[in-house]
Amino acid sequence: MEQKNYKTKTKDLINEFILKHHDVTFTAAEISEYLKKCDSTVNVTTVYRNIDRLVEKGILIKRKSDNEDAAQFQVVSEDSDCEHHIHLQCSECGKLLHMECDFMDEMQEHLMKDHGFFLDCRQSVLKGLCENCRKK
Amino acid sequence: MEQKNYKTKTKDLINEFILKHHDVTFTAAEISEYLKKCDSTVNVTTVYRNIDRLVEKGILIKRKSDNEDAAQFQVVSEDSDCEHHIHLQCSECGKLLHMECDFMDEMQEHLMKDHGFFLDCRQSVLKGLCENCRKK
DNA sequence: TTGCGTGCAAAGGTTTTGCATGGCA
DNA sequence: TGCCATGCAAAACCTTTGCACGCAA
Repeated sequence: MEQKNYKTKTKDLINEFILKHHDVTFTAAEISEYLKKCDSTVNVTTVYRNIDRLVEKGILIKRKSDNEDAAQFQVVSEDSDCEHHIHLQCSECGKLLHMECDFMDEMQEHLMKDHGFFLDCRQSVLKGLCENCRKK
Repeated sequence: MEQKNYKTKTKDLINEFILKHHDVTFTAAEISEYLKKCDSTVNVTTVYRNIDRLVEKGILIKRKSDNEDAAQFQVVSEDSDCEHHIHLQCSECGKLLHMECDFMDEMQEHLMKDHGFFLDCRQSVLKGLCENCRKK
């Protein structure tokens, strides 16, 4: 029951944007701006609809951050297995770090054992300061 | 330069609400409903303004969750030292767990050492399923 | 030709702002 | 009386929806 997927200029440009922003989160408005820069006159509605599709396909993760109204989106790169580790995001520069290490397993085990809590990596982000921003 | 703080009926009722909801997150709309039940006719604007004050004072933390439009608020209880541990929130029932344990220190140390990441507990929440909701 | 993709306008929901009024101290 | 708190209306902002039209296959 797969839906057909037409190829359009807008989709191409959005994919282009995504490739360039794999290590930060971004908003629908930021995609819109990028499209404008590319001399595209796409309507915001279209941007949202494309984003929705990408979220459904599991290519993007949608999140809301505390102090901003707009939803933030993150690319889930296939090779880095983003569903099985949490992410660390710098609240200064927005950069995303993948917590891919043995400690991740320890952590999930601890949460389950000591807190009876089953961690959902897709939804979880730890906020703080990355190395660069801390030095400033 | 402290601002004077007048005592009003609305503030009392909101504090009452907060006391009753120290272990879950809630929205501005929920406070409004509560006030209505108490035969108060407070305007939504007032609710927002009171919440803002409480957030500024550090009594509440503001958060946004992914699938809801409205912001969620959480009480920071003074005795449980919420600034020094992260919180676990069940995405089913909204219940909050405080991660107050030795593992918390380990975690912060690991993040700093292996990822150069300085964790900000106020902004960080781990999402998942609590024991009760997992059993369903 | 089929039916997905898009534009446009309008609406929905949450939150903020400005201004005048009300009420605590 | 002085100043904070509130009500009301309007606006801002992000996002969704409906409908008609455009365009890929």
